[in-house]
Amino acid sequence: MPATTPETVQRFVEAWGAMGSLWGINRSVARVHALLMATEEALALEEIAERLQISKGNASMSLRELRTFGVVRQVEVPGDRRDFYVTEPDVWLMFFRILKERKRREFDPALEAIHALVDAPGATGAVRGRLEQMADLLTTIEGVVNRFLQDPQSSRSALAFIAGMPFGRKQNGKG
Amino acid sequence: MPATTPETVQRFVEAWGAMGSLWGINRSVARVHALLMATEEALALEEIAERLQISKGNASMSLRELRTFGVVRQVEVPGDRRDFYVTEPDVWLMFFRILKERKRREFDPALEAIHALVDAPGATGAVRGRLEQMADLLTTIEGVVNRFLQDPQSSRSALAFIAGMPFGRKQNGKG
DNA sequence: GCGAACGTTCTAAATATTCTGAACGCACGA
DNA sequence: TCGTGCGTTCAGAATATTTAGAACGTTCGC
Repeated sequence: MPATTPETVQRFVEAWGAMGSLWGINRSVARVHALLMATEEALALEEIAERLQISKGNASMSLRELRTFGVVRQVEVPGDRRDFYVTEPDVWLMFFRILKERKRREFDPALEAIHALVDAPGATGAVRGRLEQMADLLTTIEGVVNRFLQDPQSSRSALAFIAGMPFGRKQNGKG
Repeated sequence: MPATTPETVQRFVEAWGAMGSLWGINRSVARVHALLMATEEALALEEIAERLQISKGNASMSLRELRTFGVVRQVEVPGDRRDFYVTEPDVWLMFFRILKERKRREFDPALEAIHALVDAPGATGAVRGRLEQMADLLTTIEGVVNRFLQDPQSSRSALAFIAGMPFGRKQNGKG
């Protein structure tokens, strides 16, 4: 039995699954991850599939993707032939891994194309200005992300600092 | 005639269109936006559709979405009944608007759900710790984004600072 | 070696998203 | 008032993504 109430877990699983699209992972994968996050003990593939009402095949593929991201780990349970899964304890790690992968697949090619474009002759006037500004923005973002990926600890502090600066800090409307 | 070569524009349009999925806008919308970004003068709907090889209907809907985001503006051309479109000059603005919209639609509900979950009794031990850590991460991100949305100028500087910090700054592999 | 338990892979079905193109309404000039 | 040019909307076609479930290979206990 999980340390949290099934109802609570359920709610979290759905919320996380819904947010998955924000960072580009599919609903099943996000839900499997959420379930493991919210569960104290290791879970077997079949139990995951049952609890989430998804097929074993889907669960298997989702777990593989999560392992690829390095956010889920297989553990052995003595005397049990089945594979059990747990989430890695560091939530930040998960976030970084996924971020890194998306950056590599989607962001980097675009940044490169834009750089090439700005470098190439042809763009002039206002257009050139806009393009340069955009390349500049993307480069800054790339820098922050790289920094984040290489030194999560200090970058996290830096971000927390920005987040907490007095100016413009808006309290969340909830509650 | 555009100030840039058609070839150059074309290349940019495709790169931008491909990256669209990263921030969750569809390919057509991103391509229309890119075309306007890369074009000096205002364009009529039909020309946009022709140049991008998409239907007028699609172009119309894409332009509407871009206007909703506030990144594209309609302009009048005296003596011409058609609507012409130009991009807003501030690239950052565009970025913020889209960011804001996605945050509102996808992030905020999830953050709220997780907060509610951590507040609720039920989560204990390691699970509770993980959940708190996650809520903490999301709250930090929310803070940075809010800050960004409210004061682009200073936030941009702060990010540029983080990006440029000597540690771990990796040169782009291109070239 | 045989059969059962288990995980993985793959095909095809289900679903979601995006796009086209026809229908429509509006505004304008004749 | 009619006809033309224009933009928008929407139903359904095209496409992409996600999922189920059957088929298969492996391991282990007997």
